[in-house]
Amino acid sequence: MMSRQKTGRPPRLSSDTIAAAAETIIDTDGIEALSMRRLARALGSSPTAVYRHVRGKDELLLLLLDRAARELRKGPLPRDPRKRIFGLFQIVYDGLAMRPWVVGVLVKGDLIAPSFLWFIEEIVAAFVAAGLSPQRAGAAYLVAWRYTVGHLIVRYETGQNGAKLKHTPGVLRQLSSIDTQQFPILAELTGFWPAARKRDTYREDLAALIDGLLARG
Amino acid sequence: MMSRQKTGRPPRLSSDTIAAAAETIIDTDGIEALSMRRLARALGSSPTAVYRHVRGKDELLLLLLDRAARELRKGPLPRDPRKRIFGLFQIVYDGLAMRPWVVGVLVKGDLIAPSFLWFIEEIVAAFVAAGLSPQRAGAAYLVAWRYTVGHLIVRYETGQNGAKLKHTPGVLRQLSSIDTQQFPILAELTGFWPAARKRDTYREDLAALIDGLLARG
DNA sequence: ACCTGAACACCGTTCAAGT
DNA sequence: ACCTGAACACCGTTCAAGT
Repeated sequence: MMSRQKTGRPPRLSSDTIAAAAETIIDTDGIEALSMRRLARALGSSPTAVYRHVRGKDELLLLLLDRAARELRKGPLPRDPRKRIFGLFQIVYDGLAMRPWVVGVLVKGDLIAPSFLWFIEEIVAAFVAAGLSPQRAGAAYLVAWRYTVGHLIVRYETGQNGAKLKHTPGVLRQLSSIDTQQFPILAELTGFWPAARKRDTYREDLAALIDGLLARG
Repeated sequence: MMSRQKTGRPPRLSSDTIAAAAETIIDTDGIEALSMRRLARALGSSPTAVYRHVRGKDELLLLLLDRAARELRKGPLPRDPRKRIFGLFQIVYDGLAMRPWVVGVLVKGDLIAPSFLWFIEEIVAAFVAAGLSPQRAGAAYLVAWRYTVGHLIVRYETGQNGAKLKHTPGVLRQLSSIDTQQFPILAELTGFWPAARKRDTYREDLAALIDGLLARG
């Protein structure tokens, strides 16, 4: 048998180099700056060459999602179910807070990186260990996940990464510059909103949610 | 004094007709189909004419946000603080569930339609009436709002309106078609996830969250 | 005063052709 | 086998010119 000869042009691009280039674009200028054409420019190739390695922008994003999921590493976790739940969500929250654009991809099309499955399994198991039925535990996981998504998205969009709006019509105002005359309760909270935006209350608010979920049994 | 004469061409477009046309595009083909050029086509005008009435796409979206906010109408509400909180969030949830794209606009740039302020005031007041300090009440409102955002976004994106992904790389799978061999707890929940997606659990899950928040005091 | 046309600087994607 | 060029059907936005 003859040894297999390599034929044709040697590849210059690979899905790994493509994904890496995409990640530096995202890290530099945000997810909205990632385009197939700009990616190609960064790789020094034609836009169309990228399509040999990735079927489209969709697939590229999911590839990036999978790479992000692989970086979530499970450290040592508390044995106590309640504390374990917090620890698990904290891992995901911290991982996603670093790459908040992932949330947008993750949320589409009920897709799941298998790299995420151990997390769901562990969470649901911890809820069961805390006394919920499997069904209730699954439901509890979904609620907490939705809360996490909401927190990450609001945090991302109102943060410095958030898309700034250039034109705001006269009808709309910033929450900070509101006429609180007719709103007695909100008037007492001037200065509270900017402060609330600074502190990250994910963990303590998650505690309230989880305790509510465990209490309903 | 001479009576003011109208001068120049009579306007054919107005921000009202523009907003209305934009809304029918969104209702027909979704928010991602809304472009200045398509809007102009629908109005029978040149793309550039729209810019006489609206400073850009940003401003158009915020205009639509304000129009949506105006449609949220406060009906009669329970006097009991806890029930009142549920009622208020239900109004917002129902209103936004009909126009889920609003969430994306709302979440950007901590903007607030004054038409939304009565809602925030009422919510915070109800939390205070339920025994929280104004600060705690403000924080509680923020958590519940984030939960609502998460619920609406996940619901929108995984619903039939959700952007379908054409290409999925081999590494990724649908949650429904998972090898549950190595995940004993998840294996027990086959069939649970699709069912969970069908039922809208917003209200009952909000109850768990609110009770958790009230319990922490 | 209001609207148009042409132009600039972009998109994602396909397909025939080149090396 | 891999990559390029040209092309198609789009974007948001600006600015000089027309009615």
